[in-house]
Amino acid sequence: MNSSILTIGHLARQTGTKVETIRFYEKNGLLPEPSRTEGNYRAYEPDHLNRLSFIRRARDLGFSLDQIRALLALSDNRGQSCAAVDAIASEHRAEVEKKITDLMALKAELDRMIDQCECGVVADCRIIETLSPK
Amino acid sequence: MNSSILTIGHLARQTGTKVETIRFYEKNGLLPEPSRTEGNYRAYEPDHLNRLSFIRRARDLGFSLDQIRALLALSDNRGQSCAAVDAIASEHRAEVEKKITDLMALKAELDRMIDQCECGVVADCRIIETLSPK
DNA sequence: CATGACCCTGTATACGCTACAGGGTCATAC
DNA sequence: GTATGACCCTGTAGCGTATACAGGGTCATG
Repeated sequence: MNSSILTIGHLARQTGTKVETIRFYEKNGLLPEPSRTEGNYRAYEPDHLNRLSFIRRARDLGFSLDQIRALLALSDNRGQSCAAVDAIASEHRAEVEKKITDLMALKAELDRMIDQCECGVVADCRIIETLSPK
Repeated sequence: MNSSILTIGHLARQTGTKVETIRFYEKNGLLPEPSRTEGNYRAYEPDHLNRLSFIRRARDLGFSLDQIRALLALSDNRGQSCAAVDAIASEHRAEVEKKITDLMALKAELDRMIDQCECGVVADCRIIETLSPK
């Protein structure tokens, strides 16, 4: 096999992605289908590697696959206004902020519940009591 | 039909749960199978309602179904030490704390990225640039 | 030519539901 | 008595983001 082609394993190692995940991205339209070798192996080009890196970075930042699809489409149209990119990123940031707020409220409730526990028997357990209907 | 029996719809309305979700809890061993009417309707007892309320409260607090199964088992053994309950709740709190920490780090990164955007064209977009491999 | 690393497709699993198809039951109105 | 509509039943498929595995083919190396 030509040693200069990029196999799926190469892409996986270079981006820290599982092979199955790369195939999953292809099936879901995030990564274009590469050409195939005679033995039916996927043969990637450097562009595929760049695109996959982009996807992984965006995933690390918590963007959804839908958002990433949109970001990729935008980054392919380099003359367009970047307002749409900003909108996606800001929308995502707002989601993250909401999650933080919600989780902090949740943690406060858990703190209250757990701090009451005097660790006797279950019958007297404040945690169970808090969960039980009055 | 006997007007005093609790149908699945009653449980649903009284706990703010969808009917399908109640059946899902039953299939997944959180809610015991109730007896049936002649017409094969589920006929619940007040205990079922209490148990479902417990489940919903715990879900609202973010406990997983596995954790809730364990909490229910513990609350059925009222003489046991409540340390196990405390362990589950503390484990969950630690997970929530970790999520908050992770999301705050994420938000900081998003802030940095978005603040750089000068909203020109995509070719100059700092957001796309941040995501792209160098 | 045998071994083992790698690749292929297709399907099942995880979480916690939600939705739907295709049917049965029940209370109420006429 | 029957028509309507609200409610119930089972079983299956779908969401998002992968991960795992079965059962097989390909490739480089000894």
